[in-house]
This record gives sequence, C-alpha cells and structure tokens, in this order.
Amino acid sequence: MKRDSRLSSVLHALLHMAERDAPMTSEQLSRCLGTNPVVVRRTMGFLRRAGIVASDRGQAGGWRIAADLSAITLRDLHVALEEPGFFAIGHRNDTPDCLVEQSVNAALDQTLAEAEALLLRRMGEITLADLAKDFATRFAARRQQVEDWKNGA
Amino acid sequence: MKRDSRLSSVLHALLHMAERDAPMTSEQLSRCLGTNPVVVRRTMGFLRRAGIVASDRGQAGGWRIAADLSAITLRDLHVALEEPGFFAIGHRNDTPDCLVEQSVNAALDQTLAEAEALLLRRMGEITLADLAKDFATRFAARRQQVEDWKNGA
DNA sequence: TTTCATGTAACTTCATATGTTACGATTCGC
DNA sequence: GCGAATCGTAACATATGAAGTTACATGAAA
Repeated sequence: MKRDSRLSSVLHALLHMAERDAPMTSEQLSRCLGTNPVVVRRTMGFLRRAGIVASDRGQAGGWRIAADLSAITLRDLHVALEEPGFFAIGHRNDTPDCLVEQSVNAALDQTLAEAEALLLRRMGEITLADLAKDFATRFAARRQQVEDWKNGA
Repeated sequence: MKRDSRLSSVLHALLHMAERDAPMTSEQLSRCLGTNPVVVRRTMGFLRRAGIVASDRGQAGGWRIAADLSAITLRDLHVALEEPGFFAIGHRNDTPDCLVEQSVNAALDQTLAEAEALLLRRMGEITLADLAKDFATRFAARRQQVEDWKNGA
C-alpha cells in the first residue's frame, strides 16, 4: 500500500522552521523536503486551517509557526492533516449481513481500535519541542564527530 | 487509502470452511466473499504455503483447513499473507542524511513500532476457535430473534 | 476421456498519494 | 501605481498497488 507521508513531511518542515527566525517560503521548504512548492502549500494548508502555522503572501512572506513548540503534539498534526486512518489493513464491508463477517469485523475492529488508542495516546505525548531537542542532541553529536575527525587528521 | 482486506477475507473464508465437513471450492468461497474465484485462489495460496490450509484439485476437490482451529491465530494469518506492514502512514526516506529528518523518523518509527508490537501480541492471542465461538453466539442470538418474531406473529 | 477443480501468468480496473502546470490574489519595495 | 515575490487553489498528470478478470495449463476423479 502507498503510505501517506504527510505527517513525516510536516514534521520535517516544522523543525526546519523552528531552527530559523524568519519565515520560510514554500520553495525553500520544498527543497528541504525534496518535493514541490505546491505540495508544500497544499499540505501546510491543513496546518494553517488548524491554527498551527500561519502564512503571509508577498515579498518577505512565507510560513511561520503560530503556536508554542511545546504545545504542538504529533497527535495535533495527525488530526490537522485529516489522515483517514492509521492502518493499511481493514475489512471490505462495513455493515455485512453475513454473521460470519460480523464476527470477523468485530475481532479486527477491536484489535485495531486498541492499537489506534495507543497510537493517539503516544502521539499526544510527543511535542515538537521534544523533537527539536532530539535534533539538537544529534546535531551536537555530529559536530563533535566532525571536530574529532579534524583533530585526528 | 486503499486498504489491504486479505486478512479479513481469509478469516471470513476460514470460518465458513470451519462450519462444514466437506472442502469448499474457490467458486463457493468467492460467492461467500463477494469476489472472484481467482482472487480466492491467489489469496488462499499464501495460507497453503504456510500449511494452514490444503487444496485438492479435480472433482470433489477444494480447500480444507489443515490445522486445529485453536492453533491458528490472527497473527499466523497476518504473517502467512506476507502483509507488508500495518500502517497507512510512514516516512518517505528510510536513510536520510538530514539530521532533522532522522529525528522525525526516529520518533515516528518508535511510536509505530510500539503499536505494531501491541497488534502482533493481541493478534497472537486470538484464534480461529475464538472467532468460531463468537460466531456461534451471534448465530444463536439471531435464531432466538427469529423464533421470537415467529411467536409474536 | 470428460469434467471439475486448482495454479498461475498476464492484463485490466480502480483508488489515491504525490507531482506538475497554470493562473489568480495579495503584499512589499520602489 | 508598478513589478516582483509569494501564497491559494483548481485542474491535470503520474505512479503505485490492491483487487478483478481472462486465459490456459495441470491434475484428479467418475
């Protein structure tokens, strides 16, 4: 199945934006993400409508984060993107007459619902601030690595 | 997103087979599932290769369950079908150079991995025998309902 | 030997995520 | 005001993958 990568994309974009003071244009973001400015506008539009980012037109325009990093969770982004569901598996018929199919649906639905609840809970616990911190750690580690390499050479 | 419904389909098929003594043909199963005999053969082929069902050609041939109902779990079926993953969301680039993207991937992967582990655990606890029992309960309830309706009329 | 069934390749169809083109609307600097 | 930069969005193109379909080979039983 073709997986929806918009959540990953907007996270990537938001963290890049968080590293800067000035707004970033769709064109800049599209280069970060390896995609197209129109795709960026289309996807970020969901976040704008959810109040997570704001956009300005004209020169010196672009996208900026409109909320506190520690107040934006992965769950918020998932909801904002209106992602239709987490799962690549499902059943064909939502309201079957066949009792056998009803048993099958009930078992699958219950199992998937439990996993979905876990996902939503966990995603509600992870904020953009957490990711930015994780990035800072990685960045420091790489900088140290480069430093070591320079000294060794 | 187009969801993979093969797990649902084979469960449906297996429960119908469990209700009978004789083998069922692809044609019969396809009518139960509202699909095509070739699709049934293609999908059930995964279960045959996993030893969960057996098939016989020729007259009086068809499909039969080759293991104990209480020994077949949803997880076994999921694995047998070689379903590529549970999730409809994911990230675009598996081995990014960008440190920001690495942070994003790490966070998403960890969250999804946790949910996947839960799913596999739960699916490993549910057997075909459990579903057959649930079906029996629903069947009895409906029979009672019909009985009541007859008496009332 | 005929009939019925599976096994499988090849192709079609359909849904949908993503990419692209085009153009209108808005804002800024001059 | 004018022109450049930028978003907003419609319309269309492309790619991927699940499921459906056709065709035919293989094997088993009456």
